[in-house]
Amino acid sequence: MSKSDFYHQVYALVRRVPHGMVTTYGHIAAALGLRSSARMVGWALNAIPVDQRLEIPAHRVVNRLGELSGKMHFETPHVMRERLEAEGVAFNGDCVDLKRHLWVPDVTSEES
DNA sequence: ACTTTGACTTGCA
DNA sequence: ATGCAAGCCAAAG
Repeated sequence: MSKSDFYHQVYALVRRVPHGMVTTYGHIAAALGLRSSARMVGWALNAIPVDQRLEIPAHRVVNRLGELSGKMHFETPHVMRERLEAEGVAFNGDCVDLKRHLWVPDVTSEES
């Protein structure tokens, strides 16, 4: 495994997000053991390979407020929201209804 | 090799 | 409730 496997873990995890669901950077980081380093998740998504970019539903990754913080990094700032809406995600103003669509990654090997 | 910034989060004032 | 600062790890300059 390469040292940058952290990126691969992020990609794999985001790819696991069910259709019509969203997750937060904090939860992803926590699932990877970097519970306090949500920035790395964002950085990893920024470094998503072009081939993976189409596979990884980065539009399902939002900040802890359910806000589409990364929308500006997309091809267009609106594509992110439109994609989520197309998947049946309920929006509350500019934020996703985390109460309904917040998905938490399955932590198989959880540690204290 | 050191400094700055980054798709974030939490805490204190 | 709103605003500012610190913490976090990694990559680019």
